[in-house]
Amino acid sequence: MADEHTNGSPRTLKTVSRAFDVVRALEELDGAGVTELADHLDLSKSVVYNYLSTLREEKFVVKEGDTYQLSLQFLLVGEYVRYQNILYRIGKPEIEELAEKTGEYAHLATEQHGLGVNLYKVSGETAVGSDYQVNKLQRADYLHFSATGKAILAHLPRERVNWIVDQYGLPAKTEQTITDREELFDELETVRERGYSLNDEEEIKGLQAIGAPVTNRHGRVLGSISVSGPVRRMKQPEYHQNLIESVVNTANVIEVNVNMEESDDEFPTFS
Amino acid sequence: MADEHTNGSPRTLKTVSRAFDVVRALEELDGAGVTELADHLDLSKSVVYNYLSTLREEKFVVKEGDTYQLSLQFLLVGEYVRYQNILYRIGKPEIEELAEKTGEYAHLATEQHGLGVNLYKVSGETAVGSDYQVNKLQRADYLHFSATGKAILAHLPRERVNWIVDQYGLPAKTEQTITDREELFDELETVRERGYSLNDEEEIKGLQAIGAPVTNRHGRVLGSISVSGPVRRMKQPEYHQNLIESVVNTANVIEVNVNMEESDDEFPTFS
DNA sequence: GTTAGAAGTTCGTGAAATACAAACAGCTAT
DNA sequence: ATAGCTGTTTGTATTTCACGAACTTCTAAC
Repeated sequence: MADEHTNGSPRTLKTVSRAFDVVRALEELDGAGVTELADHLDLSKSVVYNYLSTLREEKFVVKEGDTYQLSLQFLLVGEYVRYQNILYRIGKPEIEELAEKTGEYAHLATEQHGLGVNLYKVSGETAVGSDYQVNKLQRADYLHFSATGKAILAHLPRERVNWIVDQYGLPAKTEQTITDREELFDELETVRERGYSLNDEEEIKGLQAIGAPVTNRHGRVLGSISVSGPVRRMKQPEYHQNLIESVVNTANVIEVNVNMEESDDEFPTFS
Repeated sequence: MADEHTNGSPRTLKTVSRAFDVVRALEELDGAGVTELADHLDLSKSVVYNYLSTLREEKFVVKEGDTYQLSLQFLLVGEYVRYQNILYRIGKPEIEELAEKTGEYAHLATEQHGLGVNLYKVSGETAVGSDYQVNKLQRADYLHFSATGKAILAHLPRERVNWIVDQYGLPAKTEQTITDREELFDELETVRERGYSLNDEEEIKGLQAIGAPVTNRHGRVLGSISVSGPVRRMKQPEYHQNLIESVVNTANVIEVNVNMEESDDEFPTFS
């Protein structure tokens, strides 16, 4: 009855969306043939074949025998994107120093589309679990149960946090995970007041992390850093206090350097 | 006169190609606004707007104020693709060990679309140029002037090498770069015979590298590794010989492990 | 050695999605 | 206050895509 096909704004290109459906399907299936993809996506074989051929021409897909796979083109573009990120460029060496100094895992993260993305992570000498944490495949993850995530959330506008919670909810990873919206807002208030965030076994049992935000001159949060380790070590009062200082200090150093670079951009030097 | 619009096979989807034109433009321009992109791509503003909106909905583009940028989604997918690569999974720790043992830069590379892609690189203690080589942004690069590239080319079918040279030519980076097809084939023959490749200031003046291929059980080359350092150190006979041994040995270790994993796949274990 | 079946690929054609241009809205700077 | 930039919206013509059947190639079983 009602006018359905009014093609609301912004108009979205179905052909492009379907191309990315193919990309996501190739990721889910770890590569696939034409027929398998056609079944998975409820499209005809010939259509899938055309999408794959196009993606291949664009070098984002490779064909090995009769299976199609995503190509390393994604990595090349992805590393370009990461390199464009000033927080990564400035933060990477500082995070490495932080990991060396503390001996624990150190992380550098930012927010995108309401989820946390790790820009960089490095393992210190005494870090637990060998290289497991560093080598495992990274995905965008919820912000509410990590130290980096909470440091970011604490400095986003309240309405944005509400939007994120509406969008993704507050799923629990352990019994400690904050799953209540009001409780989360209280926690974020605490984070703002004391200047650092804590993840006390809220993501992984036995693992604690300390995080701090990096904001730019205008108060916008660019991302955050954290250090993580086993609870028994992290809870020792003196050790704990030292870590907090190291993390907050490193975040400040990054902040200062980022803001120096960014103000350069506002008064560009002419060549 | 002649039938132009016969839409040859495979049919390629123009809408998808244009979406990736937008992606490439965003990369070239380091982010841009609608009008700027429309000019750059010779499309109308409304069309570009629709592409950007779609890419944004798919989370591959983010909008900051009025500038659109590629998102870290590319990095997430890219790291997935890299992780899928068995050479990366097996080779990474071995390459780290190689860098530590030799003190030089160590690289892990593979081929895609006729170009070399670095899967991983790590700096040893005595490596020159601080972290410049490790931190600089990586692109797909020609195969004919790097140690990793020559190790790969040496083990590709001759017709494929010819196709690659037809496609990309043999551009020179230094006076030492091989720019003649026959000379290249002679060099590749030498590489095959002695089991390792050399890059003797063919890419960067003052830099030498030693490479070795990693092939699977069926003789197909999966990629290659290399170690690089300043000529004055690399040319010392004993040091040189030791490096060759280390590189070839590491390549063999990776090869064995890769082939063990791959043969597991052929006789899958049922759960 | 032949054949059934399942894979990838090609192609003609109707249906649907996109490209265009012009109008609109929002902002900045003069 | 307004001219001239942005980004955004919308109606419409037309290009392009989706479908399904036919074709090809390969494998495996009889």
